[in-house]
Amino acid sequence: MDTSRPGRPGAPVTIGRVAEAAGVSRATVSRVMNGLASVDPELAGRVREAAARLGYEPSTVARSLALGRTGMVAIVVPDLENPMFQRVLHGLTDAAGERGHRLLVAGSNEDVREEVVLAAEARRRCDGLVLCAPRMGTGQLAGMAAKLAPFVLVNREVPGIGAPSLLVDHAAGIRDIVAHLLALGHQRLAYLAGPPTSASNRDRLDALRGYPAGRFELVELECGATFADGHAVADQVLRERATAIVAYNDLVAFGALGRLHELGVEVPGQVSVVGFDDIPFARYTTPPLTTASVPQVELGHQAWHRLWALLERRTPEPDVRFTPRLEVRGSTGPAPGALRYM
Amino acid sequence: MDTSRPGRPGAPVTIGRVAEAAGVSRATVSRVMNGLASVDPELAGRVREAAARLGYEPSTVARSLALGRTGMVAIVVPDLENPMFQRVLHGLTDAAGERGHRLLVAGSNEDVREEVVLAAEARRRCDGLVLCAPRMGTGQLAGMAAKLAPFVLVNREVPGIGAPSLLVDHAAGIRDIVAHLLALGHQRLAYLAGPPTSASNRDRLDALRGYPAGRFELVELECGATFADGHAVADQVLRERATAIVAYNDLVAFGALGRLHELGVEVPGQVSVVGFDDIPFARYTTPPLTTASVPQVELGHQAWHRLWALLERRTPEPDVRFTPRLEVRGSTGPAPGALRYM
DNA sequence: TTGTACGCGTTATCAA
DNA sequence: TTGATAACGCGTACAA
Repeated sequence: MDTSRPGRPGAPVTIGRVAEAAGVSRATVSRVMNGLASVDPELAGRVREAAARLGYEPSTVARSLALGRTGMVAIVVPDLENPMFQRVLHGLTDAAGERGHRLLVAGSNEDVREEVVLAAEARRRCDGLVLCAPRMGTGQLAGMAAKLAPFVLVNREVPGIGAPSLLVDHAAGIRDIVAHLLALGHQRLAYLAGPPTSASNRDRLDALRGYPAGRFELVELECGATFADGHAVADQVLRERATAIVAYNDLVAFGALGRLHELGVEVPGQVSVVGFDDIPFARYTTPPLTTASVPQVELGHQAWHRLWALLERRTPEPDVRFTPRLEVRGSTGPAPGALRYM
Repeated sequence: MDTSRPGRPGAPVTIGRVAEAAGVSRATVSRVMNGLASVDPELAGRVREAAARLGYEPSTVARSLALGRTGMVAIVVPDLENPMFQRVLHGLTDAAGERGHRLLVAGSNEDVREEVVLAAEARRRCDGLVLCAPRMGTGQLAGMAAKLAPFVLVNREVPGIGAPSLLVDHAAGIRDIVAHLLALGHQRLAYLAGPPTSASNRDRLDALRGYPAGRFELVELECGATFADGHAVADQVLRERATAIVAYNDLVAFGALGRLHELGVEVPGQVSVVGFDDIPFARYTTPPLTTASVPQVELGHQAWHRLWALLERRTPEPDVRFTPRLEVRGSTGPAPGALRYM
């Protein structure tokens, strides 16, 4: 049988052509290229020379098929344009890249059905999955768990499905924010709610509602997760006469900030604004945004770490929960006409 | 020979198991799954039933090997955290997704060597490549062209290598910006230069230098492409007594804006600031940023369109060149103490 | 240490 | 229309 598979001059250079050129078997070429088994130095030299001369590069696809792994991981996010996810992505690519893994990225555009499809398909193309703030229901996620494994969850927790979670203690972040605002004398807080499908939105809302009655008045306003959403809802805040805005995330806070500026409302003179996440822009707005800082790049690093552990040892590591750090900047100040309590 | 490859219960569901279950050959299953050749309706039904019951999903890797294409394209960018690239990425994923293609993304962190490696490796994993503002030299790019093809260039032009370019007319953008500033009476402009390896930075710089002598004084300051770079260089601008800042991009402009605010310098009262790109944040800063608007999402769409044409017909389409649109917002105003000329 | 031969899961060719 | 069989390119027991 023809074991060397020579091929015509123009044909792609395969392992067979290298073997032929070096006068060895394909198995030997494979061994040399992967540096695994011991090979006679002289043969190895010939192989390397031939490979270099021919410009041979092993087919990743063929390797994937033979090895049963692709060297790729996928990340699925609801919104590709959210800087929060971009930083997580950045941390993830860097960490995975060090282990020779590449990244497949998919954005679901906040569409649950698309998310489900993307996650399943991405998983089949990759060795593992990072599901970033998945919007699908818990049941659906649990139902797909077997098909998706191994995978890790960011900003989402579903016990018992064998997927480690990378969490942010939203409640703690909200508590710090509220404490800060109460200390400044604010009595009436407007929460600009994120997407209803967002687990972190529920966390934050629950934390706000969980406060002992009478500490402050809470105005809940449906909003969203983008600039435009925050921009659109700012007028409502004014109508509600809230003196402070707690935004679902920094993007929403920026939108509100921009609208308030258009209306000539002073921040923080008349209204204070707080965001969540601390995306890079937050410190450069005018005024700089007070926000709960989430270690986004670190989240990406840890996501890879957890996924890697799963890929290697198949034994899930425990969840991690990051506590956001309140970054007090210029967008918060004393409530108008209020006594400061501390 | 065993043509059905039954496999044990726990084993992955392959085409062979479906064939076995449906009592047909693997070839028939393949035909049914791909809906290509005509198959007896009854057999097709049996196959579909078996596939559904077993939860069969064709291996993308095996298909890739057999088909010679992966259904993936890669995008390589210098800076994953630049919203400009994120929007291009967004446009690209959406457009490619409609054709059933997924995206591999790689960020070179502004490192040329890494960029070269990433591009080559990404290409071998995918059917095509989008090189976004590649930092590598023209010679190097031309040298790799054969290995990288098919690919398209964004924000970069290298004639004769068979790669279509998606360009932005930076010179036109700069001309509009300068005309705007001159009309406002500015005489001394500071250009905050981007990375030296950036082609678009050279374009912008050339356009500035190309102005007839005497129209204005140009102060060139080395800067970079990020917030931090712009933030750090703002003091220098003041020392140079420029009345207007032309930033390499919006990010740099934001950084400068932030620093000026910290210093109590009024924008645009004392200094005007102009960006480039018009990333989503630009309209929400305080003051909103005057900038040259680049259709980023459209750039991503067109990148896919060009790449797709290459993948299908192998005949490169002509380059496209987008003309930025000057968005005059609040960050520019009359030069201090100057007469307005129009 | 080296080579043979088979498996990875799919599609494509060609007879039947 | 269907099925056997050969690719696709590589890794790897197993034998030599």
